[in-house]
Amino acid sequence: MSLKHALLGLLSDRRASGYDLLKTFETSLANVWPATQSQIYTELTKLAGSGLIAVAAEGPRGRKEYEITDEGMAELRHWLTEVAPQPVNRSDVLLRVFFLGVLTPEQARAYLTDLMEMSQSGYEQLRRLADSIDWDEGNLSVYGRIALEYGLRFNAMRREWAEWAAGQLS
Amino acid sequence: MSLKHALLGLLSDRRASGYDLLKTFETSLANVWPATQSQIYTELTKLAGSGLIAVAAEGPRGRKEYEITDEGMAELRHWLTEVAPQPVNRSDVLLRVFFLGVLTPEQARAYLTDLMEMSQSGYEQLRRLADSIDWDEGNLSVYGRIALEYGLRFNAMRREWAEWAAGQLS
DNA sequence: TCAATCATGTAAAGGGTTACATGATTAG
DNA sequence: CTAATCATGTAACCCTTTACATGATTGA
Repeated sequence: MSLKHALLGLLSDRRASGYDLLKTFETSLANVWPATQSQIYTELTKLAGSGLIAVAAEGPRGRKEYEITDEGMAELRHWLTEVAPQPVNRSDVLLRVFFLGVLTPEQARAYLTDLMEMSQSGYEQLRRLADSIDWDEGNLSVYGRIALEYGLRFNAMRREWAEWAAGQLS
Repeated sequence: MSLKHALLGLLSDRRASGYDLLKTFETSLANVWPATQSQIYTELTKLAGSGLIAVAAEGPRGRKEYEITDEGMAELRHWLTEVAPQPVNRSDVLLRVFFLGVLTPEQARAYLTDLMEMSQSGYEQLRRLADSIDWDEGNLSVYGRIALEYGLRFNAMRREWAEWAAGQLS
């Protein structure tokens, strides 16, 4: 149910077309809540149908700019304050760890060192992103920076864990 | 596609019925790859149909005990060594952070302190779990302990981050 | 003029959740 | 005998992915 709220959240900041929103999903939300073009357009139509957003303007090439309605803002606030976030997130990466015993120790160690590298480059990529953004004083900046810090800490934690885990296989 | 591999992975350790596997999903895999009863039975039927597992024995109450086939083991190893784990995991918890600006600072801080508590109790729960398990020398133990350590480090990281983030709102 | 980009929409298939449905066996 | 547990299966609905399909506008 969160694609709906991701769209409401983005539209609470500024009006945007499906195309604009798609670009945002490909960049800032890519690591948190990926969504495809197909999914976004379908969901926008549904949201407009239920009155949570509305077409504010039309532009060239059939462009439709959506804005959030009062009802939509109420739904967004309701989700943020009343609906418990689901505590569990599936992790493909971690699931595999349970079954590394079917591989040779060398293969298992290779999996963990690959994870180390993946985490390291994820960290560096976010670090570069952080440096390239000019953080103004807006709310989106404040919370965007907080989310980015999460990503940095997560990657650092995972790198250290993978390093430790590889060391355990001896 | 990973429910399939989770089932193959569990069956690579020992034979089990759908009911047995369901219990395992409710306990050890609950925080990594949750699955419902409905999903498990459906997937087992499909896996048996494609020859990756087979019915090894039948018991009372229609119980069917499955075992992994050679083909299934090959598929499991292929997944572990050749298929890249998907690097992105959707996070409901983090998505909300992007939109905390629509709330009052008090509400936003409340969200973050709730996260701190959630992470803290998650940490303690895993700590208790770690103490209650008798870690024998088997492979599943080795890698189960490594996965559990990940959970501990993840919760610790998230608690510290949420604490830091709450402090940023000033 | 032509390639890149902007812009939207739909269909099919797969995976996950919730709910319904049934019945056998065992322990007290 | 009766409640708890064991045990399986199916249907409907929702969300996600991949693919197909189309066309307008802009910049070089």
